[in-house]
Amino acid sequence: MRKELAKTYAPKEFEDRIYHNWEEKGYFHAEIDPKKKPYTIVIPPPNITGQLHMGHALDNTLQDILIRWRRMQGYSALWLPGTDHASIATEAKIVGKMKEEGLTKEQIGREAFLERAWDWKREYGGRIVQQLKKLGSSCDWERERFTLDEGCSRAVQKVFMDLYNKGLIYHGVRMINWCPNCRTSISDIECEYEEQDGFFWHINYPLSDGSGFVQIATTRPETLLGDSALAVNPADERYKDIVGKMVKLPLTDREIPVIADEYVDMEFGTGVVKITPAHDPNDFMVGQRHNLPVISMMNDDATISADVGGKYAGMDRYEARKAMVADLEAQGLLVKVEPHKHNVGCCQRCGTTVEPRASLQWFVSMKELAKPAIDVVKSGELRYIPKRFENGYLYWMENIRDWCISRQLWWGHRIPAYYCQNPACNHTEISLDTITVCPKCGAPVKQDEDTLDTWFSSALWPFSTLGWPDKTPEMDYFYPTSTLVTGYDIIPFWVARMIFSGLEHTGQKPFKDVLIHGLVRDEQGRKMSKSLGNGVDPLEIIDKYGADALRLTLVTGNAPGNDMRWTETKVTNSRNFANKLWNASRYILMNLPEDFGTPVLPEELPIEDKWVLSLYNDVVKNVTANLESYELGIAVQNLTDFIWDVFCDWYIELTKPRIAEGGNTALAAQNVLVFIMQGILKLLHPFMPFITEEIWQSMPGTETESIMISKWCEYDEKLHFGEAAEEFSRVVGAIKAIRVQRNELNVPPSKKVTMTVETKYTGLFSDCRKFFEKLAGAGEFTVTEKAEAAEGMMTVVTDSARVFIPMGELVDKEKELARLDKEKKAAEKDIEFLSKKLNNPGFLAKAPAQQVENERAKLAKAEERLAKINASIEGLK
RNA sequence: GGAAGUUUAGCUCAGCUGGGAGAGCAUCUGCCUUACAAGCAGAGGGUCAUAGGUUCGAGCCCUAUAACUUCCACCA
Repeated sequence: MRKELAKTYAPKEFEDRIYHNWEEKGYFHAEIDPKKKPYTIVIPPPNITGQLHMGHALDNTLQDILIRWRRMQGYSALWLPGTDHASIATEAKIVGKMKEEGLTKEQIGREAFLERAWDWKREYGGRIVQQLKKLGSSCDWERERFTLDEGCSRAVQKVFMDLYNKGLIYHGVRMINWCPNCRTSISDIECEYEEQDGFFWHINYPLSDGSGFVQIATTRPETLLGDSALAVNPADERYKDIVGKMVKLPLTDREIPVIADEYVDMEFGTGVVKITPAHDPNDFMVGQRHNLPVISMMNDDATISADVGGKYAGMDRYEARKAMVADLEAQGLLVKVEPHKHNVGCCQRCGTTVEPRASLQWFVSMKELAKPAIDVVKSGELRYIPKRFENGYLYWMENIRDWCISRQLWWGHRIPAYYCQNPACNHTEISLDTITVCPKCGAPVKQDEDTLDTWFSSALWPFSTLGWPDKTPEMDYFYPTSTLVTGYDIIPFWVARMIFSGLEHTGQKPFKDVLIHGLVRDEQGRKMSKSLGNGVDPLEIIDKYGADALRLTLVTGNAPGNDMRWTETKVTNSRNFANKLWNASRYILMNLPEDFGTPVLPEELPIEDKWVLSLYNDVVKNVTANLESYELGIAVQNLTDFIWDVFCDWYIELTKPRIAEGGNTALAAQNVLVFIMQGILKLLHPFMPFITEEIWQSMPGTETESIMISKWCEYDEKLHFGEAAEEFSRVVGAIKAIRVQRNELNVPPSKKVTMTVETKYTGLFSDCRKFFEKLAGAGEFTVTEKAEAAEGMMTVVTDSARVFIPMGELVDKEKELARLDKEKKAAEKDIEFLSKKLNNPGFLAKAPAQQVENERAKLAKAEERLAKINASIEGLK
C-alpha cells in the first residue's frame, strides 16, 4: 500500500520515523559478501565528551554520501562508527566534576577514578551517537567501537610491545611540553604557539673572580634557579676572555661556568645566554653537548621545587618571577626591563602556558616509521584529495621528531611496562598480560603509572576496529579501507599516524584515498568556537529545517579542502529546494491513474520526452563521474540544476497540456515523469536521504521497499537522443524569446496573443503548438514557411524561427526597428568574432577538429539569425 | 624564517584535463498560471587582484607583485 504524501513538506514529521525504520530493517549493516566488492570508511571517532558541531555535521555528511552511494552501487559498504575516549578531555571533565564535590583524583585513587570515568562514559558517551543519527548517518551500529574497548586495548598493547621489541619505542629523559594545569606531558603538536606581550629582563651575573659582570637577557627569569651555565658564541670577540670562567648564579650560592657554543646568536640580546637544560629544548641540547647537569626547578603544578627553590620554593612560577625580579633589583643586578613580544607555547586543550621540561617519558622513534609513510604518498599509492595537502603532510613527515606518547593521566590505555623493584635487576618487562613478579629475578614488579596519548590508539583505528591483531575475516575483506574523510586540521595528529601505523603493523596502507574538507566558518569568516560563542548548533538547524536541508547546505558549492561560510540563507535555499522536490512529486502523484504500476517507457516517444530523457541521462553520467572524483559539490549542483530548471520548470510544465488531453500522450508523460522522478530520487538519496525515502515510499512501481537498497542509476545509451534534444531546444529557445518580448512590452501572461511562426521546421513547431499555448500565451497559432512582418507586429527572432505577434498600439514601429537594429548589431558582432577565428590559419591548423566544427556551427546559426533579422527590418520598412 | 591557500557580479561561492564568464542571495519589472509565493516569468550587474609571458586561443598554464587567510618552525 502506497503512502499518501503530505500536503506540505514537514521534515520533522518523518525524519526520525524513517531513520528508525532503516535501523530496524538492518540496512546499515554490511556483511562480508564475496560476490560484492567492499567499500569501507571508518569514522573519525568523535570524542565522548563532544557534542555535535558543524564540523562533525560536514564530515559525517560527506561520509554518508559516499557510503550510501557505494551501497546503492552494489558494494558491501561498511561505515564503521565509534567514539574516542579522549584521555585529556575526559579526565579533565571528571576531575572538574570531582572538584565540585571537593575531591581530587589522588584522594579517591586510580580504581575509583576509573569507575567514575566509565560511569561518565556510559551516561554521556552515547550522546554524540544519537546526534549522528539525527543527521541520517548510515553507520553500521552493530560494529560500533570505542578506542578503550577490549579489542582496541589489545591492539594498543600489541603495538606497544611490537614497537618496543623492534627498538622503536624507548623510555628516556627528553625535553617535553608540560601542561601544569592538565598535569601531564603533551606532544609537540598539542602545543600551540600564541604571541604574547612579555618582557626581556637584562640581568647581571657576577664573575666569580670579582672582575665584573656578565649581562644576559631572558624572558623567564625564574628559570635562573635551574641554570647550569652561561653560553656565548665561540666566535664572539666580546666574550673571548670569559669563556671558561665561573660566574655566581644570583639569588643562589651556586657557581656556574661560561661555555662557548655555536648555538648562541651573537646578534640577539646581549650575546650571552643562560643555559637551563631542564627547562628549554635548546638549552637541553647545549647541556648534552657540554655535559651540564639538568637541574629541574619546578613541580608538576608549576610551583618552584623545594630542591633548588630556597625561599621561592612552593611559589607559583609567575609569583616567583615577580619576587625574584624584585630581589634582583634590590641587589642591583637587574640592568633593565624591555617590553618584548614573543611566542609562548600553550596547551591545545586548556590554553595554559606550557612549561618545557626535561622528563622521563616514553617516546616513539619516528624516523624509520616515517619513511614508508612518505613513500606511499609520493608514489601515489595513497592519495590526498585535493593533492595540495600532500605538501604539508610530506613536510611534516620528513621533519618528524620523536613522539612523546606517555601521559600522566589515568583515563586511557595504561602503559604495559613493568619495572622490577629489585635495584640489582632493574629489568623492564613489556607484557600483554598483567604480571606481578619479574620474569628475570622473581622480585615484585610495578606497572608504569602512565597512560598513552589518545592518538596512539586512534592511530590504529582503521584496523583495530576490524579485529586486528587477530586475522579476522573482516580484516581480509574490508581492509585496507577505501576512503578516509577528515578535516585538514588533524592531518598530523591523526591521518599521518594512521598511515605509518597501518604500514608498520599490517603491512598495508590503512586507506586508499584521504578526502580532506575545510572548516565551517561563521558568517564573518571566523572559526566557530566555544569562546567566541559563534557556533551554530546543527541540531537546532535540523529541528528548524530538517536534516536534508542541513546536509544539502553543507555540500552545495563546496570544493574539497576549502573552508565554507555558514549563512542561514543557504539553509533556507536548501529547504526551498526540498520543498520544490516535494511538490513536484505531489504533482506527479496526483496526476497518476489509480492502477499505475512500474513505469515503462513507450517505444514511440514525443520529442519533449526524448529531450528530457536525454538531459536526465547526462545527469546520471555527470553525477556519477563527479562522485567518483570526490567532487560532491559539483555532483549535487548537476542534480539540483536539472531537477529545478529542466525537470520542474520545463518538463513538468510541458506535461500539463498532455495530461489535460488524456489518452496515450498523457500516459507516456506519466511514465516519463515517474521514471525520471525515481531516477532523481535515487541520485539525490545520498545527499538528502530522508525526503527521497519519504517520496520513494509513496511512488508507484518502485523496485525496492526502501530507496536505500535500490540500485544506483546507470547511463543508458538507449536514452541518449542527441538529435531530438537539439531539435527540441529550438522550441525552448523560441518560447524563451517570446517571453522576453512579452515581458518587455508588459503583456500580462494571461493575455492570449496570435502568433505566426515562420520556420523551416514546420513539423516540429506545429507539433509543439500546445506548448506555445501553455508556456508562451499563444492564442491563434499558425506555422508557415514564409511570413511577412507588418505594421503593429512584434517580431521575435531566434536561430531557427521568426515569430510574428500582432500587438496593435502596443508596438511602436520606430522602437521595434531600433530593437531589431540592436539585435542586428549583436548578430554582426558574433559573426565578426567567429569569422575572425575561423579565418585564423593558426586556429584552423592547431585547434582540434571538433572545436573548429563547433565554431562553424555557431557561425552558421549566427548567420541564419542575422538573415532573419534583416528580413524583419526590411519587412517593417 | 619556511610553506600553502585565497583574490571571479553588491554579498556568499562554483567554474573538473585552456575553446566567446555561472549559480544562489540581494536589486529591479511583471505574475496568486489548478505541484510549489518556501513559487513562476523576465531584467540589470563582472578589464575573472595587478604586470608580464607561453599559446591559434588564458579565469584556468608559467614568472613577478600586492592584499588577505591558514599551517609549520620558533632566537634566549
